[in-house]
Amino acid sequence: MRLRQLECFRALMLHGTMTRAAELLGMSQPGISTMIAGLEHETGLSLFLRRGGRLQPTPEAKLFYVEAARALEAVENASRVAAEIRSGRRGHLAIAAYPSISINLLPRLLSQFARNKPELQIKIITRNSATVRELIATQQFDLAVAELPLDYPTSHMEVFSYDCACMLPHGHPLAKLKQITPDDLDGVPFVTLFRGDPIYQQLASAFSEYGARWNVVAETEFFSTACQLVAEGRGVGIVDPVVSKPFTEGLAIRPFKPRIQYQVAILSPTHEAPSKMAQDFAKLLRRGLRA
Amino acid sequence: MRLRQLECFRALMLHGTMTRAAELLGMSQPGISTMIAGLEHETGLSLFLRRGGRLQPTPEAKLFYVEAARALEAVENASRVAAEIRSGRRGHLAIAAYPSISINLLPRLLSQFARNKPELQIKIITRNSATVRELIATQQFDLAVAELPLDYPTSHMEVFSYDCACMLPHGHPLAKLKQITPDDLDGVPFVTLFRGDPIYQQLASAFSEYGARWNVVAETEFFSTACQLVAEGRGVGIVDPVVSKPFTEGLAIRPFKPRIQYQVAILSPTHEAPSKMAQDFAKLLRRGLRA
DNA sequence: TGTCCATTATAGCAGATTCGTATAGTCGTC
DNA sequence: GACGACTATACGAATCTGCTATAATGGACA
Repeated sequence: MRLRQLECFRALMLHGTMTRAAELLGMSQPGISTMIAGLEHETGLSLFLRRGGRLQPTPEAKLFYVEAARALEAVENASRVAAEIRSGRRGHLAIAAYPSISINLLPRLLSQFARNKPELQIKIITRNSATVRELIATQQFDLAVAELPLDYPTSHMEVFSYDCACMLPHGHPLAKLKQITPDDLDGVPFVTLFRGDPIYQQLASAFSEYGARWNVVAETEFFSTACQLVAEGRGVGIVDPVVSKPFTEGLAIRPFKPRIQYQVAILSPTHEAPSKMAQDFAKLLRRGLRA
Repeated sequence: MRLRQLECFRALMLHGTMTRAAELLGMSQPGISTMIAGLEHETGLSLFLRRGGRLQPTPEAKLFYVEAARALEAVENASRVAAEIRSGRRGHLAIAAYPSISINLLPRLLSQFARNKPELQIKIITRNSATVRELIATQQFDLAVAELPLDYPTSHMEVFSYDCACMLPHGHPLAKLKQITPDDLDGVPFVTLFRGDPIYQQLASAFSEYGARWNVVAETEFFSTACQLVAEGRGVGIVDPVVSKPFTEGLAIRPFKPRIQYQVAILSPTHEAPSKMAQDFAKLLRRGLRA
């Protein structure tokens, strides 16, 4: 059964005469005639009665028409979907990310990205960075965003490094300084990430190097929580200047010395070629992490 | 987009290598290769990455595969439906009939007919004979069964005539006779069809011709009701010997003279060619009305 | 490193399919 | 009986299909 036969059959059923069907399909009447003859021969159905040089569809033709039309639509749909995929209007995007990114950065970027993409399916999974790393290894995600260091590095990894800054409640005396060092924070109540976090370790070294007393009054899991506590005056803290930016509204932000490095990476599956969709979104994500 | 391309694509997605896909499709590997190249060119999609002389489906290929497989299935389904139509396993049968036929004859015949026809759709509409005649004129039914005479005859009409017989309650004195005439029924309580019915008119003439008194004690719409009343001893009556046979269990049936004719017709739409399904069922129906 | 093996890609050719033009056949209408 | 509208058939050119032969690629392994 050939597609052209079905097309001719549909046009003929819809327009009654071969002459007219031929016009609409942009072909000659004998062309339609032979197509229909072929279809009748191959299906073994008498689709039209020839009465007085005219065609009359048989009941069998009407039954078959339903399926023929459905089949043609399915093929035409496949064709349309191909065009959608090619132009990037259709696809899916499965992203695994750790909470700060997932809550703050992704919704904004994705809603921007999804404009003009009516058939885009988005999936976001939020896990801590270690789990994100495992998920990307299972190849079930197109992209992942995790904090460094990872237990073992992935081959497709794009790293973004930030120098953390000191955050202070608005009107805090130290806000007058242009740059803040551990000496300035000697004994000052301090909000930090948990003990296991690289940030914690870097801070501990920094204070000990400067011989200053690090007065930790709170440990939190995320920067966002730390920001909240600082805003409420529990102490000062340290924060990355890009990803956590939305949480630092109304806080004073000052450069911190020595450098406390915070690293984030975009991860891609290794064994799988990235989809065009994923590549396009990765560009946007890169910009978002750079800004 | 050609069907063969989609078939090759599906086989390749399912079996990983062109060599294997070619085997399963019964064609050569270069054949698959050119088909896939054509599909990629026409859709504008890179469906496979050529890495190390091997193929790896791209994410786009996976997206497109869903639609391609769906389209192929729809076409294959159309093909299968054509075979079902041809072999008479698929079709529909819309029948309009008057009550006696619809209740008694049709269910038996249809259940027999529907065996081995998994995709047969049956529609029965039960109306009085006048309405049946109108329905068939609207061309919405494949077959109809109505009593004669009709207001105006249809061109496609097959008539079955029956000589009505006298029915008597079991053990009725007249049951000893081989044949019954109006003389035998002079003054005997009689159950008949309604005054408007041709049977009524024929009976009235018969009694008047024989100079016998016709003692009508009940008028009914259907033979079945009349049979019921006779069985309960309300009187004797008259019945057609074929269509109403199932209602005369336990009654004595004797030939009646003069002839009271009861006529039934199978009607077909005039402007529409009958479907093979309708023709096949008409054969069965003919046998049922003749027996 | 070189050979073997499995795979895909390309070229060239024969046959099938498609589709146009030309033309004949059929039927209803005027 | 001519005309008009339609369908069917014949035939040829262009295209498509799918084969064989062969090249190219890269991994495995000695």
